[in-house]
Amino acid sequence: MKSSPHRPLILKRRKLSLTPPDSSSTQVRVEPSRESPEQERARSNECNSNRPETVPQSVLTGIKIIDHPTMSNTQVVSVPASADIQSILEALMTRGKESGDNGPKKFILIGGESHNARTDSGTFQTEDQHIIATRGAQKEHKCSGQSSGTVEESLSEDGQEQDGNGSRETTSSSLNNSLTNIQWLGKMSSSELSPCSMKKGMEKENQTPEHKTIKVEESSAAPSSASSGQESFIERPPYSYMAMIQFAINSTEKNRMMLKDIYTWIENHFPYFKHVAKPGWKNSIRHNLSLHDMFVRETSANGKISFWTIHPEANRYLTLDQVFKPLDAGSPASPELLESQQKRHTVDLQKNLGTSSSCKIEPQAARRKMKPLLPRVNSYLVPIHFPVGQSLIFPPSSKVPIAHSAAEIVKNTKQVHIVPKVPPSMEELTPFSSANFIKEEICPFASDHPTKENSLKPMAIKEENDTFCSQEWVFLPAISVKDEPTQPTEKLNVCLSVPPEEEARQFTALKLPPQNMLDMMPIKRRERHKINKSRRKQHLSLPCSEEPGILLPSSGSSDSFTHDFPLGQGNVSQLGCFQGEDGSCKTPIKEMFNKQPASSTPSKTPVATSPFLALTDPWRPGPFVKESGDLDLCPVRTLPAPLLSLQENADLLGLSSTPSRQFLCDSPQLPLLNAESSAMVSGPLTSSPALSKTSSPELQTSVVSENHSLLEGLVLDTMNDSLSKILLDVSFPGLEDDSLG
Amino acid sequence: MKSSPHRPLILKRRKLSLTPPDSSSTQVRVEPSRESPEQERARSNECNSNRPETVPQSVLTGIKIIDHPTMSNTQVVSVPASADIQSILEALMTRGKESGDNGPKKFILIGGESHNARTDSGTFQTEDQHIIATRGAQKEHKCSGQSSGTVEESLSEDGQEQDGNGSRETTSSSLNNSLTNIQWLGKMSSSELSPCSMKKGMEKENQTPEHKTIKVEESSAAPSSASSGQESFIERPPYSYMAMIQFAINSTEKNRMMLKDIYTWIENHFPYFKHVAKPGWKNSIRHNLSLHDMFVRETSANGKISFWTIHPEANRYLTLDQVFKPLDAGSPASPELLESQQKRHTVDLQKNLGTSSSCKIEPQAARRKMKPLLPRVNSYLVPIHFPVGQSLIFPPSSKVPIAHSAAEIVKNTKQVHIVPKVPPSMEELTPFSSANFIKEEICPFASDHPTKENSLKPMAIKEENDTFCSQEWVFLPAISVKDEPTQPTEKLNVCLSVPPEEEARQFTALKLPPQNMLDMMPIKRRERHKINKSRRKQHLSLPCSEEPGILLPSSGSSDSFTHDFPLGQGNVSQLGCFQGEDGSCKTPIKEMFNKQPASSTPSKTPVATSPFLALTDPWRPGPFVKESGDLDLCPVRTLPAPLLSLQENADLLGLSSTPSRQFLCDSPQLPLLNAESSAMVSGPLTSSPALSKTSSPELQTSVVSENHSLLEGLVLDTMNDSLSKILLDVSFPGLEDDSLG
DNA sequence: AAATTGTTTATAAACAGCCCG
DNA sequence: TTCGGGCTGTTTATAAACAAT
Repeated sequence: MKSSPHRPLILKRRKLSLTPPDSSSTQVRVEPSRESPEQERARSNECNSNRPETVPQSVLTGIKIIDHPTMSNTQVVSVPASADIQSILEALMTRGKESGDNGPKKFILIGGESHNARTDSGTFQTEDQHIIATRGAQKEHKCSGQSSGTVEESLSEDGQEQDGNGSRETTSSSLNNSLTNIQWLGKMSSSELSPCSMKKGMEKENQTPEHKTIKVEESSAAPSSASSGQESFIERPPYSYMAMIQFAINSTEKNRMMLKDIYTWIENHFPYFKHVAKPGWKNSIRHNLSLHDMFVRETSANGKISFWTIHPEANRYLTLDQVFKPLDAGSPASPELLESQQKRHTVDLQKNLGTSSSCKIEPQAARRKMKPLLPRVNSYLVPIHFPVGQSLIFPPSSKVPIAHSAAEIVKNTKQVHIVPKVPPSMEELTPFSSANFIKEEICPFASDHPTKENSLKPMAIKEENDTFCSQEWVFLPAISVKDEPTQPTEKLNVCLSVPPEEEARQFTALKLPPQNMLDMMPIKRRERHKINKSRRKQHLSLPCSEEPGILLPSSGSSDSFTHDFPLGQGNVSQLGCFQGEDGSCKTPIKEMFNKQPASSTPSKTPVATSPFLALTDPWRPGPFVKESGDLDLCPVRTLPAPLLSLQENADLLGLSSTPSRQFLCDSPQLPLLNAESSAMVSGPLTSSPALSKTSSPELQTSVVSENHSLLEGLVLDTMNDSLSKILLDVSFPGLEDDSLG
Repeated sequence: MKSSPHRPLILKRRKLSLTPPDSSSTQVRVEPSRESPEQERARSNECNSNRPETVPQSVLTGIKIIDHPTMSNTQVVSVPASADIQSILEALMTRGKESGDNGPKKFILIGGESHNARTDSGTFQTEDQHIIATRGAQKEHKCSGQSSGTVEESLSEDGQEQDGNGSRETTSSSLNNSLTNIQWLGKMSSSELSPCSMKKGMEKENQTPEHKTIKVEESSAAPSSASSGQESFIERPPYSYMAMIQFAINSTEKNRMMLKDIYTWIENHFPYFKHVAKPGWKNSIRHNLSLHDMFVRETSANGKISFWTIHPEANRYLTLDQVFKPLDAGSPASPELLESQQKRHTVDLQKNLGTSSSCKIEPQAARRKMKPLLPRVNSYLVPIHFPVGQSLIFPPSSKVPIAHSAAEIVKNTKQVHIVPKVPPSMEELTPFSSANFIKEEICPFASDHPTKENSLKPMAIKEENDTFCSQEWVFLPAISVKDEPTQPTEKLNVCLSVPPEEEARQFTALKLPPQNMLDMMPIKRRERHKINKSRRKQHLSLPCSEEPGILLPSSGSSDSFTHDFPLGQGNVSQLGCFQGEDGSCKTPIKEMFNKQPASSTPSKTPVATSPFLALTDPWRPGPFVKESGDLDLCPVRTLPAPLLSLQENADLLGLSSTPSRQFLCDSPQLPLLNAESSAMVSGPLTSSPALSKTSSPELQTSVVSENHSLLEGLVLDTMNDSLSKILLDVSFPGLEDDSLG
């Protein structure tokens, strides 16, 4: 049963039960009746990693029963609101007969979840109830000493969303504590003989609550009617921790959240974590917060409270509702269906071009079902809409941190503000090109829909890379930079306006190996065919040739200088590492390591001021192209308060429209670049002179204001860390112009 | 038995048996005689995570017997060369009596390892032999069908070091394949009933080779005399994967290595991985290579071969022999002892100041025992010595990639070239200050020495932070920048020359939150006391104050501009994230997120050219201070071939000696900086004019040449990823001056 | 003293891409 | 030649140790 090398993109590693419920395997383990707790736990652990993914049983009544992922003899029962007690009992008894005497002894009943998809803020009202019931006595079950059954009935309505009230952050912790109590119910478990000389009391967070005494009456409590959530929410959501954290943080007004509130938000929106998941999931949340650079910890002024935020330049403002399917897509989404939907949406979105306010309406109108899309798709391209007519300048009176101002503004306007990743295939770089909207690539694998794996053959996957999956989202004209398909190597492929037929170029962030770059001149163009199809970034340095003779002494740039000014001279524009097509991009740092010394670039205005910015901040949102460089003449911005969106716009504009041409195409003079590489230099890039003033802040201000009116599709992949690894090289237009002029 | 929150720094998470052998626990598990393979494996897994660390039994004869970490009923016997068969058999039988009938059935005998610590290149000749013996028949052991015993005797002498022959990289793979065969011996295991419906054949790399049929005769083979390696090499080495990979890569001439060779190198130098570790360790190696930004993959010119390299600016050139204790440190090093040693070495090193060639001699003279130091100490400060009198200019004829040229040069000179981390407490920033040498902080916990845990009380640990542990290494005057203790917040603490009494400052890389930085003006200086003692980086953004009123419109710098020139204007010198004192620093990207806009810095010459470099490359080696800015007048460098060391030197010089003064102290004008922050601006920093030319390569060259004669201690922490997270802000001297002038 | 929060390492696993037999 | 398997590389998940508060 070895997995084919070309299996569809799934989350097998998380033991997700993403396979459609068509599977006939009832998944009732034939466990030996006599089993010691130790063995049980050991087996449980092993099952976690070895047994085929637990397949949910879709009963006709809508009742779903799945094995608890960690607790043996336990099943989790999802009861839709429409089900009555009779049907529930029948389902349970049917299952009991199936499993026989060795069947599960405990059931966790979870009522339907209501998601009154209210606004675009991406918050759902979770009102699930849960009942934990134990069937019969714990016959011959060793660790069953404490049958102090109590109906665990913590309704989640007390868990108000922090979405609308960012100021409540500090107080919400106490508020939501009750929601997490279930996680710790099992603490009073009797001490049992640990299998292998446990050294400690093992009350650790990660310990599987094997003895969680959440056993209650025999399914006595009827599922309190929630709302019409017939989706399976007892299954693990198909989102990575990183995605869920983003959902949580972006659901707040200030785009910041305390750890405790992240826990609560996830528990409220994904009951799986409240009822089913091992408590170790919180450890994983913290791990993700620490591991991923996109999550930045901020501290309150008094230093007492720390919030987790998303680096604004990495934030695509993904919210939960934005990744749920619209209601019309009620049928299990096959790849083809999704594709067609995407196409339709593409057309729909077109009409919204240039309209800033109408955008938010559409997502709201599309009442979504609680059917999440699979994460970790090739590209989570969600277009971001910046209000076109609205000036991005905001009064400094805003109390919110500047870093989040852009996001908040977008949120306030009720717009879908998911920053799109780089579009896989953009035909035109000019803004408002109708066909060029960035779509969120929807993964066709609904967790509980019988999308067959056969539809996910390698070819289909390849197809996905090229097609954009558009949702109900309203898109503004998103201008995105295309990765250069003509690049001989993964390096230096930093070009805009690539022929759309080229799909899935290997677009790794431009790599400038500090010193060894010079020894890779004979880059193999023959590799390109492979690179094109590669979804894997494979952050390669330039091929290291043994002959250093190509050290380019003619460039004349000293090592240190080139090292100091990798972009300033070379102006290598690392537009970003495109996760969507190439697959994984590591952190931009890694990419930056491979940067070529700027010495290779000959062009003018070595006062590389803005390009450094891109390198400085690897989170610079994905590549996007300004229209044609004419936006530089925008009204000067007067407010000194920096805004994220403004900056981004300015930077992005500078990247495409300004002298960044040399910057965009890194080191065309490098021996690596051959005829093919030169092709990428085409496109809208203009070598317009930049501002020569580098020191005066006034100039800086003016530069910023110039580009604010632009609305561009920010291309980023924040759904996984790869997207967070986007390194965008933006040349600041103003500076170069001045120097050139 | 809960672990105290202040336990010494150990690698418990790796189940390392680092506790001294004094422990009386023989660690013989009283296993039920009847145990199915499934249970056995499950138990084995559990033991891995739950049972107290396996304690090696130090027999008087030097024979060490430890439980195999993964295989039950198996023990690994380390036999020193001095032991004879008689003593070995006695030891084994003694153990057999201790454990009784349920004792281990299989033994893996590993002979002594000879480490003829030859040169400074950090390569040891591993000549271990290993014998896997099975004691008696596999009574009632289920998975024992295949007793096709064959003495596994792959001597490792065929595994030549690739150290000296970098050109053999492409061919070494076939050469060393035999060394890894043991990893796969168990493949022909009979199919057994897998406990939990294993979905696949489970021939995966990570599968525990439970049925490894490496059982042989009953300890028939005597340990072939290797050399005098009496250290325990059957225990897991106390190095993290990241460290071992660095050892491996740095052991080569070109500082690059193929994955396969990394495997082999580690197997040859750490027999644990060849004989004891589960095959999943290779997965971990790959994981580390991918995860850590410091490892950069390069591809050969033909694209066929890919090498893994260490980002030159993150490379401290750690080699295995450099982290082994000198022979004189044979006794278990208590913190106090180490401290005294360090002090002594400090004095010793002083006499070597200014001598470039003598440096390499000393490390070699210090013949080290195979007693590794614990990794993951607070700071792995290893001084780097750059030849003082030697010009760093090298002819372009070098065939090695430029990126590695510096490292190779250092290696060729036989110098200890471990880039030091930032010194925890540097009294003076002036070069050649005798007391300021950077020492490698040696972890007092020798793996097999009975260093008691009691000696590692929290206080002792705190002590370690302040004191440098110097080894036998020869140091050149390492000038390092001190983190600013006076910084009110973790942000902007980028200062040099800090009073030495200040220890363990929270020194996170300067954080410039792109936009939200402005809303944190009232940075709480009251937090500083906490920060000082914090070893935890806790990459905090500036505290988010609700009042944006402190947006500093007076600075006049526009957002975009500041964003583009975070360092250029603000010149916030992110000297580096000091792992040594602060503890963990995340990747510089994370730090960069929090960077403050350069607008805050008022000072001159906003033409931030070189400072961007620092931001561009987060790997810029740690902060170091040039003497007093007088080195700028060094002879101009003529060779265009860039050298890593040269660049680093130039950058570092620029940082400390040039106009980077403002750069070093990030944004003194920011409201955040109060009186305390101003204090940090003192020190040897000089705002000497730098080169004004920014564009012409000739100028660049000259700039580089100016600083090459400097020899500075590069401060980096590459021992763990934290060190790889160092973000050094270097302002390039030349550019600013021009604009200012 | 304990819980919370945060960082880091280790390990397993899924999966993609490539190479090679 | 294609297909399958192995190797390489990336990413996510999970557990754990540990630090700091």
